[in-house]
Amino acid sequence: MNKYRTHNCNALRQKNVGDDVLLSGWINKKRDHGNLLFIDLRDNYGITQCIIDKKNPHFSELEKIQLETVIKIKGSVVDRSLETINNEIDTGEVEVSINSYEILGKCSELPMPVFSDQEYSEEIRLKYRFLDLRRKKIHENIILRSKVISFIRGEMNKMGFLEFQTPILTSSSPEGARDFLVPSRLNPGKFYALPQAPQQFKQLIMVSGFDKYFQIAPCFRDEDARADRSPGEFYQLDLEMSFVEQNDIFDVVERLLVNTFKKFSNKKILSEKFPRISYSNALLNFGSDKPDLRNPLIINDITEIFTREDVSFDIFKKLVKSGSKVRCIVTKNTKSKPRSFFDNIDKWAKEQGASGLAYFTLENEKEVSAKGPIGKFFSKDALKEIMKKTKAKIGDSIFLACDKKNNVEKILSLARDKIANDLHLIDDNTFAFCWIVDYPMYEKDELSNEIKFSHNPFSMPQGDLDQIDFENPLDILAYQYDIVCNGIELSSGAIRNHIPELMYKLFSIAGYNKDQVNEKFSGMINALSYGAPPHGGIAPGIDRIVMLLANEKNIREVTMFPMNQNAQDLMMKAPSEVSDMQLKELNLSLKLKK
RNA sequence: GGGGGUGUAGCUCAGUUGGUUAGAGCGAUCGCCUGUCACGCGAUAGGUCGAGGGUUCGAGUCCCUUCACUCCCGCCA
Repeated sequence: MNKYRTHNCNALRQKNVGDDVLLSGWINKKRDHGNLLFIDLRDNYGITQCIIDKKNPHFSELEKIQLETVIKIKGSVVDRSLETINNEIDTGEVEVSINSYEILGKCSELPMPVFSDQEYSEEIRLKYRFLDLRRKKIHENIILRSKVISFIRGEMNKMGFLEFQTPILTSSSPEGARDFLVPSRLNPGKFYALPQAPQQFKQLIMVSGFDKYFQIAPCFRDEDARADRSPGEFYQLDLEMSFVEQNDIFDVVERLLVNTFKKFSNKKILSEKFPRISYSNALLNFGSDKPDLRNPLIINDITEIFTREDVSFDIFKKLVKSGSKVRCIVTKNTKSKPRSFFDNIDKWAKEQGASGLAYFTLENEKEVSAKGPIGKFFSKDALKEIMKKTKAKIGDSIFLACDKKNNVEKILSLARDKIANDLHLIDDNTFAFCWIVDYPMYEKDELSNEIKFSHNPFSMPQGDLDQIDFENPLDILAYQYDIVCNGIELSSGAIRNHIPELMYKLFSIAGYNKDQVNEKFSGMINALSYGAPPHGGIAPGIDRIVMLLANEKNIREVTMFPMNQNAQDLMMKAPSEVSDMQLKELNLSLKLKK
């Protein structure tokens, strides 16, 4: 016992009745009856109702005290009569009759209410984050985050992983996201970069012989924000293992994620053995490499249909001739949906920048016919062929898009979500994990037409290393994999390329000569030539895991002190200008754009 | 860099077809109230309608510009 409290605000029960107690906390709410005053005292653990009446000399002072003031209460625990028991709070069977009190921390007029179910603008929440964090929901989210991280540490330790820290000030690397740069005072004109991930370090840890490493690692990327992407910084469970194949990594991560999600959520896990979907199939069937597998809708390619004589939909036929694809989504048993259902989706697609979504519904007039604006363009045989290809039945509707491969994937991926939401096809009470595997090593930049790494340049290409066809780099697949859950990319990893000669070769295809590789990736390429073990790893995003577990749609709801969309910390006023002296020491001068 | 949404009291919002003095709830201040738990009742204060420009007899409302926040595209090995 200390001078502030004998119990926290969630401790008192009926067995404490008669005890003299000290409680300290925030005034959550007051209910003033004039001659009788209720004070809900709140701390991290809960709420205790305290009561004082007019006979007490402190009554009129407490009546006037501001909400969210921190006070210490001295009093005795009393029983509540049966009708006044509050089952909503753990301490609801008792209350504390106040004898005296002391103000520990005064509170000015509040810019936002703390005890309220109202939503507030992010601007005010972030500016007064210390108040916002007192509120129940987000307070619990942050506690959940702490518990999840602690649990993951325990699981990793149990599996024999060692936790290491890696440098925060490191070197800028040419691949990947934009770096945050830190000027060096001792090395004029040179810059550190904050790590986008401890990628090279964790590989060096493997080369150093530590076998299994993990870290709850801060990662810094200077890219624009999204709802599920903090600007600036985020955390990964970074892990790496030596002498492993892809399946070894999969086993570890599936076990870890299933254990974590089972412990912290009651939602069901669709498949504890995560299904594996190749990158190319993901793009074909879901239009995206982060498919939401709770959504039963599948995309089918029916480009061939539009080369038939008995199909007269000329707009699509012309586009197909010039290389466009036609793909479609079948919705089951939607023939009695009103016209507005279909038109809304078409209208929505146009708002998304597509040329719209054509549609028709299969009916059984004279065997089969198509109803809808474009139904008349299809012969009976063509419809039968479509039904065969898409497994569509009479009564189903078909939404079609025709465009270049990339565009048709993009719009149908969005349409898949949109239509499933409209039809309420997504079970919100489920986590659907999957692996996306077999990523291509390279892709072609659409603008410059240059070959570049499509994912991680340190990934190991698949297949017999002697047989790799370097002449057709776009056909090379990598041991590169992502985990997706409910349409959110949770992590990305790879079996690494630990063979320097192969590394030079692969980099040369992406336009880096040997000297450039030596220069830009010196730490690692050098290390690989001194006996590197085969190794691989992955890095699940901590923030996104907690976001899913907390059932939040926005990553800031599980981040204690996030920045806003413009990468500003409204509370700390970061970023900020610095003094001329500081700039001078760093040999920097500013040339601001007007 | 581009597109959508939002911006009215400290907070959350309403504000009709352009028309008198811009409203409500919460919060604040003052008063009444001894069993509430979103206590109740009464009163008072609180507004550059994000900013600037325009149209109009008249603009919170219509038009243009701009700023802020947010969602999305680009970007994110």
